[in-house]
Amino acid sequence: MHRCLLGDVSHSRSARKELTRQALLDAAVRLLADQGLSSLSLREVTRAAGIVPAAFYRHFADIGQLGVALVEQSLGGTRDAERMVRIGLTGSDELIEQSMAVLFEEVRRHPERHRFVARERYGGVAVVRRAIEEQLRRGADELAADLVSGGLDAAAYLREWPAEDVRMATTLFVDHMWQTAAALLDVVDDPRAMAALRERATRQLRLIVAGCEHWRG
Amino acid sequence: MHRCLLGDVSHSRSARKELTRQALLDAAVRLLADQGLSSLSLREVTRAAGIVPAAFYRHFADIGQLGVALVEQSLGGTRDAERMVRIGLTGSDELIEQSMAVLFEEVRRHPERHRFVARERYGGVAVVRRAIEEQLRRGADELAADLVSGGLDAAAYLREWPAEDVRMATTLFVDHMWQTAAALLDVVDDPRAMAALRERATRQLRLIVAGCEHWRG
DNA sequence: TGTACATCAGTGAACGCGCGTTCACTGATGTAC
DNA sequence: TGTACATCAGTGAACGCGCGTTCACTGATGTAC
Repeated sequence: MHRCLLGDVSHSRSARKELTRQALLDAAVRLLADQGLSSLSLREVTRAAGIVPAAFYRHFADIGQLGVALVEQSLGGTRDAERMVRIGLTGSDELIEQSMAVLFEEVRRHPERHRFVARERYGGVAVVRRAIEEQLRRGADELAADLVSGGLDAAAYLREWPAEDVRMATTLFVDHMWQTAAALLDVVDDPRAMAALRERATRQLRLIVAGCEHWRG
Repeated sequence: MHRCLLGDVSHSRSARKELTRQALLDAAVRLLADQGLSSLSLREVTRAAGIVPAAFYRHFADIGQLGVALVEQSLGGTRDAERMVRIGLTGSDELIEQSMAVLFEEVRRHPERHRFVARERYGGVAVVRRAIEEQLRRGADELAADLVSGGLDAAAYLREWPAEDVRMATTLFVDHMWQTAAALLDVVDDPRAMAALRERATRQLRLIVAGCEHWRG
């Protein structure tokens, strides 16, 4: 008998395969709330997703490949949202406020995804670690491109900087954002602690921007 | 027959117990080079340490408690070294250079320990995560105390700052140091990449200090 | 100092359990004619 | 359109294995007298 996960038989075979794949990713991210990827078992994931262990191999070669797919889904979305919010900004305080707002909103919407990323950034699965670094690098690159080529007047001085210095600064900015996301996960259910973290993290970004404005080679 | 790990029978019972304990910690840190604490098995550790699985319980209640001991050994040492090197410094460039030098030296001497800490900072074992945060908080507190009360002339202006702002800045500084340590682990066997990372991380610290010097509430 | 007893780090066997992977299979969906 | 065959997502049973924990034990070290 064919088992249909959503009780809907109107999908094509490939569409139903995609549903199962997403069910595996959703089950995994839920289970990863309280454990690392390298201690997540294939059987656990398939059990939570409602399929038989052997069926896992129709979707991923192993748990590591599932992790890579999870990284792309998790960081890709936030990276895009950060990029969107930068369109049309002109002041650096605006940049800081809006970037922080997007970060907090994304973490609020998908705390499990960000917990997973924070954990695996230096975690035990090399292929996942590399996928995360790649996404962070792209985030810093996009920020650099938007600041240098975009319409953010307050960052016009960056156009005079050597490319390496721009990367140095945007990497510090982006790293700090992710550090904040990671710290945020420990306080998501304490509004006062969240507000304090946001205030401090915002001031730290301002400190970084102030450093940029007074930077001498 | 009594099994003596180091072939030396001249120690007291408690001294030999301590040797076995350290052998467990050393074995664990070695095995943790390529896996997270939550997937490290008790049997694996005791096998590597040369004792029988059941003997583990003479030293730790479970793998989590071993992890906490490892955190204290790993971060305690580096924290002390950072504190020592700050004695007698007067300039902020000196502070940055010396702190970075200590960090790189500590990571060079004990890469496995720092890999473990980077991994478990947001890892799956809550009790270990808490032990790490405690050590980092102490690091930021000590830096704040040394800057405000110590003889570092270039940081004299910090005495005028509200305590919360000082913590904001020292936390950013210390977090960036540990972020650098974590990034360093991926390039320890590539001298060119290490030099590039050190150069960039140093400039990032200078950016942070420049931000402090021009900070307006 | 010598003796009798207590302590306790480490032993070795046993247990039940969940794991990853393999395999031949089923039967609904897809396709060629 | 109908029919015959191919595809392939998911099944269910089986395998050997390493795991954490328990237990009664051994015998060297420590201690009280």
